[in-house]
Amino acid sequence: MKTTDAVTALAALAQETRLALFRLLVETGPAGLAAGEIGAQLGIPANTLSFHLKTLTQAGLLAARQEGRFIYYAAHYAAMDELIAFLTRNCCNGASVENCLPKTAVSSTITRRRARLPA
Amino acid sequence: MKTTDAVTALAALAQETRLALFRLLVETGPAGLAAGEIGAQLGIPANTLSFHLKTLTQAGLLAARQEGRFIYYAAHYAAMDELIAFLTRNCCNGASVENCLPKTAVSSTITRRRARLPA
DNA sequence: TCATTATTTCCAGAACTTTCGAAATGTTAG
DNA sequence: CTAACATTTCGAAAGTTCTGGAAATAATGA
Repeated sequence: MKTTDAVTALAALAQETRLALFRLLVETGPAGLAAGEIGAQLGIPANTLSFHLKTLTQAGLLAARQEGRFIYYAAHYAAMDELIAFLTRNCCNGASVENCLPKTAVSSTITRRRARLPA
Repeated sequence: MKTTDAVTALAALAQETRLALFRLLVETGPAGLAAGEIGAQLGIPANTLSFHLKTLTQAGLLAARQEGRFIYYAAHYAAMDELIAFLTRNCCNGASVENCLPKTAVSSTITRRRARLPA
């Protein structure tokens, strides 16, 4: 992942509506939701929603697929994965990684592997 | 972590200079670097650097400590951890978390637990 | 105290982002 | 074909962010 891709992805997530949107789709899973359903769940006007969906899709964080009249959007998990890897790469210079960086991508769902952090 | 905190943290990271800054400090470890050293390594004018350090610090991603005339900045690992947890929370509705979400926070440094992703 | 170095604050202009109304496009059913 | 629905594009106004010059603050050593 290049720096500019990471900046684009982070910028896409750095907006309240889009973050809510993305997290909804992360929870929903690979099947995704139709644009209209998303708008209904989050109470966003269609044109505004479309703008935000486009932003997230162009950033590589969502995948869109058409099904009849509906367009389903789903989280692109691999992209989220890469972004997290990018942020945490070479943590603490590779030294003592075991107690430096979080086993965290999943720390909220898998609690048994909770992290020990410096600072 | 509240949504607005996550948005603030993501916005802080969504800028090329600040992302480079943050990643440098993530690599450096808990000892951190003096502002001037950071500026020298990345080639950023002092006032601009100060602006970006403030943004990251206010977002909770950096911790500052004074030592003589120098101010050392270090990554706040716990905050990064929380942010990642926030993004990935309830992935795929809790179902089959094991093959859904990445064990990725550390995927670049700890390769043995590589993820199996949907999509 | 004074000079020096380290860092931050203030300011203003340029560039970018978000929002929403209105219009356009695309898909299906009758 | 036409109506109805789903979604996107366009355009303009309001707000926010980034940058760098100049000045301010802060700590140290001579």
